[in-house]
Amino acid sequence: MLLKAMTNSRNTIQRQLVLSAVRQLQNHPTADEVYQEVQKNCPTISRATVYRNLKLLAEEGEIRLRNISGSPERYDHICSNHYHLRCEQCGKVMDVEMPYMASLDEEVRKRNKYLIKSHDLTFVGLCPECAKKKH
Amino acid sequence: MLLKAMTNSRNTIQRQLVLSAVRQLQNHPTADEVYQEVQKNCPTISRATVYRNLKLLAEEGEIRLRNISGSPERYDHICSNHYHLRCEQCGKVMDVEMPYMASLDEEVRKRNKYLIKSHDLTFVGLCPECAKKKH
DNA sequence: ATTTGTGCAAATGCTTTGCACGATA
DNA sequence: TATCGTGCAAAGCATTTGCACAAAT
Repeated sequence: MLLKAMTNSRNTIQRQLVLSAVRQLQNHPTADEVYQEVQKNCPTISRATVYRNLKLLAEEGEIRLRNISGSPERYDHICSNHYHLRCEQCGKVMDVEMPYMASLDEEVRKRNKYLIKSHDLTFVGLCPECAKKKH
Repeated sequence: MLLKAMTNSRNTIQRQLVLSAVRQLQNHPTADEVYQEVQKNCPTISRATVYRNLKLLAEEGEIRLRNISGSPERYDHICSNHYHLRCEQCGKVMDVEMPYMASLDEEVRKRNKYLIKSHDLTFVGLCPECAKKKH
């Protein structure tokens, strides 16, 4: 059985633009936010290309797909395990400075027959701006 | 300013059927799974009615909307804070027997200016069945 | 009788896909 | 030149909404 090549993907302008947009935006952008950003430099790019490249770059480990509960898919320029904070009003997502609790995965592994891979932890609340508006 | 009535909703057959479907299914059903179940007893019900009643029942506190990361919205007949386990292959969702860590919310409150309400924690892995198939 | 809920169909938001053409290796 | 990627438009899910009719209070 042959080893699959690490990457047989091509280095297109669109792919480079998508990658730098995610790195530049930093804000856990959604696919559409990436599209809006890339469009500034490349007005002819299509959404499909952005979606395809985001997925591909995530599979290659260049960026990371985040499943933030209650939000459309987001892409993170930081690939390590960490937690997030979502404003339930405006949808903004921030990083939480709290170490990843690998012990939780261990604990669940002991009690369940599932092969636990990791966990997603999202804090939900109101950001200062939205909290102010609500009052 | 007058107090809004606690409930001014009507007791329709459809609403009762939606509620009992969620209680009966137990499996954190999606809106569509609830629809399929209710349809057995009431073939004329529409998806829109199921969606509307699920949302309404969740607002009234009869059931709870769960934002399980990586899954469409699900409804839980258990309303208390607890954690979930999702199989990344088949999408099945289970409860995790682990006490809710309210202290995490406290910790994040200290460090951020967000008004933290709660957190969603979802473990991701493979269920025994899917793990077997993969090998 | 009034108000709220239902069913239908259309619309929306997010994401994927088929296909012919264009770019990359 | 062979293959892979792009752009476009259409399709696919999940969910919401407008509207006329029906049911509940």
